[in-house]
Amino acid sequence: MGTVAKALELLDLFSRARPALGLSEAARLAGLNKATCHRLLGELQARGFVEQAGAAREYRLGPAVLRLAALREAAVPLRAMAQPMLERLADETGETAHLSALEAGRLRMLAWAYPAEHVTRVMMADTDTLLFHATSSGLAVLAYLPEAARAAVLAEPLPRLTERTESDPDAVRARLVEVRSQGHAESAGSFEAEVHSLAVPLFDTEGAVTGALAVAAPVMRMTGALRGRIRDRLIAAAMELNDQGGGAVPPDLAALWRGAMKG
Amino acid sequence: MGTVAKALELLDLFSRARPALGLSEAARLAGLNKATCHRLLGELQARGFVEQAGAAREYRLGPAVLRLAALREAAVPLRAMAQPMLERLADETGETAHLSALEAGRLRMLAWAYPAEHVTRVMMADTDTLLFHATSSGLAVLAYLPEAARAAVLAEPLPRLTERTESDPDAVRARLVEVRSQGHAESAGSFEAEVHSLAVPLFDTEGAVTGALAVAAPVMRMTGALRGRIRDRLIAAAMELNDQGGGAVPPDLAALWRGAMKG
DNA sequence: TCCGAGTGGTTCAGTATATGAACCGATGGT
DNA sequence: ACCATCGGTTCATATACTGAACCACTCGGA
Repeated sequence: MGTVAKALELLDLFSRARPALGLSEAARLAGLNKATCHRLLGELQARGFVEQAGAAREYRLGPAVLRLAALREAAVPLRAMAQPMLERLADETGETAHLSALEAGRLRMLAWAYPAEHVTRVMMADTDTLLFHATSSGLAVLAYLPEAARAAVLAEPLPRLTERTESDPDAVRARLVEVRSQGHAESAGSFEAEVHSLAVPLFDTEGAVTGALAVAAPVMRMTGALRGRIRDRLIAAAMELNDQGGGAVPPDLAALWRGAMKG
Repeated sequence: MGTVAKALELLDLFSRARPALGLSEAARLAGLNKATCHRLLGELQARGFVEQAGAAREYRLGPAVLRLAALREAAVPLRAMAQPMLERLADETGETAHLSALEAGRLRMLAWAYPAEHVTRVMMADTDTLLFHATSSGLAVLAYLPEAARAAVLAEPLPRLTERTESDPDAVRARLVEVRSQGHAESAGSFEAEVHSLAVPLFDTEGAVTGALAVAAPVMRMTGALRGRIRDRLIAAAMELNDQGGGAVPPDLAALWRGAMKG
């Protein structure tokens, strides 16, 4: 593995649950020698990507990431556009709405909004990476990925997270055909046992999938009526988002969506 | 220089003015061999720090920086706290307010807010790095930096940006004594000829300077009354920000500020 | 139509650069 | 007093990085 990849992997160790970590801890988690880890962290620190805080000299993410994120938002304002839309989706459906983006072959949580309505709701803050085969967002993305990328994903082992998780690649492929014919993806209890969710894919200007928009509800609340409302709102939001953000929806999917909105 | 440093430097090539760049262009700007640059960008891409967009295969910042920025904000909510405060400052003073943070030995723009009031105002969007000797924010930070770091900054050449820029290290040191005795820094026309600004330093939980809060006005609008109002609002905002964010203001400075607020 | 000057991207020998075991001194618990 | 941590450093070893030269392609003249 390249040195740069190791350094960047170090940045991936941080999470909401673990906002700061010590040198030895980082080395252990990343599987690096302590000296190597120290040098890498040093280089990251020199550029402001991490900083050392407190008496324990723990490392945490630095201000450089904020600056870069602001630049990314200036170049590709997906997040800024999506946040109000997520709030609206959460409001209209009464369930948790979230946005994920394809990042280095993984599907990762980018933003989310909770409904005011219910006391119980699906929480998103602790979810980092969404598995392709076990989530509606993952299926939505996977269905519209180029075959090569799809094959790469399905070549990996597909862990069974719950007893309802589909772990056979061919069965997943069958689900993808379904997704493409419906224009949206659905998954019930395959990621978390009590969660039922619907998702639609998002595209960039070249028509490549970039992520997914989804709404997740507790299984026990997911009635037929709610399913329909979520699907409609989701498609409307995705059309708007793809439109505003210059996303090029594949013609057949666009046709499906238009049909769904009329019916 | 380490490989990682080179890769991170590559990320610094992006700016609002240059949101995307080609391979050759990046190599040229970073002073790297094209092959090396390609490999580094490849590693950054594999982790989602950059992505290739469009038919021209230009590179731009990727979604990974958004995720990391969200984590940084969760750990150190400086920006979230500061933004509303900046808006208020801009509103109360009628001038541009901005926040900068110390990052790898440089002082960089993090956030800003414009006043609704005036048609002419100081623009911040294109300013990236603030020079220590030529800006009020820089002086405010420099005054409270540990001597070693301060010496390092003053050992570098101090470019004269305007005819009012102080480029003699000793003269700058004299200004810093002034800053420390006043509790805020001021600079008129030393960064941009038509800009007059005031700034106060911000601190972390260990009492180390982390950045500055500043208000900048066109020189021709900066009357004595406005100066006084800006200074008061700035100090009030800094006290609040340091307080909320757990920043430990050095005792003598805290005393100065309290005195200024009473008088 | 051909040419030259740009692209983005790849190869591979040579060497600069990263690596990791062993080592500090400090701290904290038993 | 001991042991097990911690963050950080050293230096001989060898691995992973470098860069000149090379593709194939596109574009705008001449």
